[in-house]
Amino acid sequence: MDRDQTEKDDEASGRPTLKTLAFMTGLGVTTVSRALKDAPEIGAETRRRVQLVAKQIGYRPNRAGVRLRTGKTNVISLVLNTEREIMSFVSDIIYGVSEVIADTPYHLIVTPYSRSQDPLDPIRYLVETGSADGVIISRTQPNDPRARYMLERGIPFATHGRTDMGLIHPYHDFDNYAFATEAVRHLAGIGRRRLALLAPPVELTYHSHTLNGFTDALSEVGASEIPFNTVSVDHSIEQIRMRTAQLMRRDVRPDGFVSSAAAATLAIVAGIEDAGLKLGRDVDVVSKQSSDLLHLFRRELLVVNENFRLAGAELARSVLGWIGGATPGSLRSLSKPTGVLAYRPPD
Amino acid sequence: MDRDQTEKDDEASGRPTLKTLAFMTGLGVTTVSRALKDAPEIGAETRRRVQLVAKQIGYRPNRAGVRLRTGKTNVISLVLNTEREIMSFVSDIIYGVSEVIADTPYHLIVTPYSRSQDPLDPIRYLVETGSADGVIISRTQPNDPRARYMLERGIPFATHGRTDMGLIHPYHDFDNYAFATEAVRHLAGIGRRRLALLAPPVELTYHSHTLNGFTDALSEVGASEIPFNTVSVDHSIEQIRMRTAQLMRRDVRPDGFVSSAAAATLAIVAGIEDAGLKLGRDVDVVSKQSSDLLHLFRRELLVVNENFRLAGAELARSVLGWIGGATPGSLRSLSKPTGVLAYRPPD
DNA sequence: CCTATATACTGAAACGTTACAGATTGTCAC
DNA sequence: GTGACAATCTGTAACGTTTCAGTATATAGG
Repeated sequence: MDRDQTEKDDEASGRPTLKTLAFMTGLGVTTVSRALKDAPEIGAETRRRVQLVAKQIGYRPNRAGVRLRTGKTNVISLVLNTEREIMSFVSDIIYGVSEVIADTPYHLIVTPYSRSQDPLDPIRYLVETGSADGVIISRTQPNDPRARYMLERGIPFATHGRTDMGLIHPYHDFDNYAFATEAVRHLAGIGRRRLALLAPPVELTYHSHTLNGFTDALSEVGASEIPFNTVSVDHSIEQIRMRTAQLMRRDVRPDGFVSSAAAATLAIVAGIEDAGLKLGRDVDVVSKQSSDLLHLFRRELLVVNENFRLAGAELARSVLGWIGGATPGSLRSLSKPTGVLAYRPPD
Repeated sequence: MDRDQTEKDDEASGRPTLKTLAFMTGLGVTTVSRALKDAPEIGAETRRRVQLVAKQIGYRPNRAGVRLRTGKTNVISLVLNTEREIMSFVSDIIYGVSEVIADTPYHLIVTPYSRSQDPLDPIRYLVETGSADGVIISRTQPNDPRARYMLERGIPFATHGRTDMGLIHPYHDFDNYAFATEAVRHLAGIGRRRLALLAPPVELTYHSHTLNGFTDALSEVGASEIPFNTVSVDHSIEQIRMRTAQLMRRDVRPDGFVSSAAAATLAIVAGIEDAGLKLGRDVDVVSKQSSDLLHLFRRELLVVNENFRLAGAELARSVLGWIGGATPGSLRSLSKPTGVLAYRPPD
């Protein structure tokens, strides 16, 4: 009776469970469970036997069962702003994260939030509902309530970009200070003296990194700044284009630009040309880019590469590291810009 | 005694459960469960009372509990090729999907697969492990094993792009036939007679849609085709650029291009210019784009817009519709190109 | 007054997993 | 031969939910 019933139970459900394995091996469910996770109190042979059978029939632990029992979700959440995120950032960072979690049990869920919402909302949701074991956030601010909140709750996370609150947490950042200084030095090297910076939005930490690098290098090389802070890389293409054109029609206009984003650079160049000036002759532009396309746009553009896929991979590694018990302080990384491309004079 | 214990249980765990609600309302767990889902056999007042309390204390059903009991995951999976997917496609489609599932209990998980893998692998994984209630796939083929597989298993899905297997399933597609015909007509309208097509990869369904539109319109307007099928939009920028330059140096060279992707268009233009020819004078290019950037690249470019965010939203709606019991046949949509932008003659 | 029926509610069981607290052996010291 | 102990293994309960099979009460029909 008993056996018949058990058999039927196992046959009926398509997917093997611990019970199936227990039946097949003649062991108890508990033993099977522990054998699969290499618990020491299970005999070596039993362990091998269970693992063999499990592999043979393609056993995979039921995520809901594990999650209900242990609270472990095996989920990493990537939190994204649906309006302001850089396009290539989204795909590259996702692929970077994917690459790292590919041979782990982790799934990647994307948690979006929009302009209208408090950026803390999605984080609160994730933490309150226990929807993820780890979180990755971008658009990091010097005093970031999201980081503070997660630190308080003890949920592992990593930020793309640094904070400046005296709190330690994993991050990955691109060295925007180095980017800006190299950009300025390069422009000075080809004779540019009046430089404008299209900066990141003020509220984000890398705004000041970029700005500091820019102004430090400016005084180092003895060049001057033409203020261009009515727009940031967050503004629309049209806005940036218009403002650039306005700026370039002024008496004292820049002869060099440093741009923190590739799409914005397209707008800057358009604005320059709207004003009847020529890139490479009247003005030079150094831009960050994440895909290798800007040099097709105008060969005179000077580019510095930022690798978002790498960022995604690093962020994922950090979060997994923290979940795995590593100390947050050891999970910080900074990636250096790969140098300004050599200037090619116009034909 | 009993009460003390119950109270303690509820106090201890931070998050309210049905048990918490049951205790607070003085009802049974079953009643609470049913009251929350508006079951008819619960008294109207009780129902309101339970729902009020639930809202007040911020009750949210435990996903693992629901999933374990019912098998419902409340997850939609977006399956992406980590090498070949168009960059803007990834971010836009994610945002489109997000937009639709925002006020549902659904989460979006991204399931990646790489070049080396069988595209069926991630699908098998999802289905076998029951990881999602619905799936969205892209890079759809005329005879698509993934669609067939999911249809057999009865798991709701939607494809970006159509299949051609005589099987009915939800899809969203851009009308690439219309795109190609309009592109050709426009080029013919401005006097171009020898046209080349940079097509999608042959294995994907929209290759033939595009090609058919191209050739049909070609004979309609009496223009001729210059074969350009050694490359597709899947090839690298460098490859496309090189092939284009080769083509443009030949005696019989195209005076018009139709390009199925924006990034590829950059390469085509670069190739044209490598050959010493000028866009708008020697040759015109019509291109699809998904973000509004190509006109900044070269103002002579003729562009047609494909809205991936809309595609994401439509795909999500389709999958949710299918899950909700709608008939697959009713969940198909085709989006028309928004017209070729007016040609602006060079200054 | 009793029975049938509808209404409103409830406890127990189950989904698959892990943790806790044993239970069953065999080995060894004395 | 007995007790102690280690080595292996096992049953039960619990995580939060829904479903099944009820139970209790009120209402109506006869």
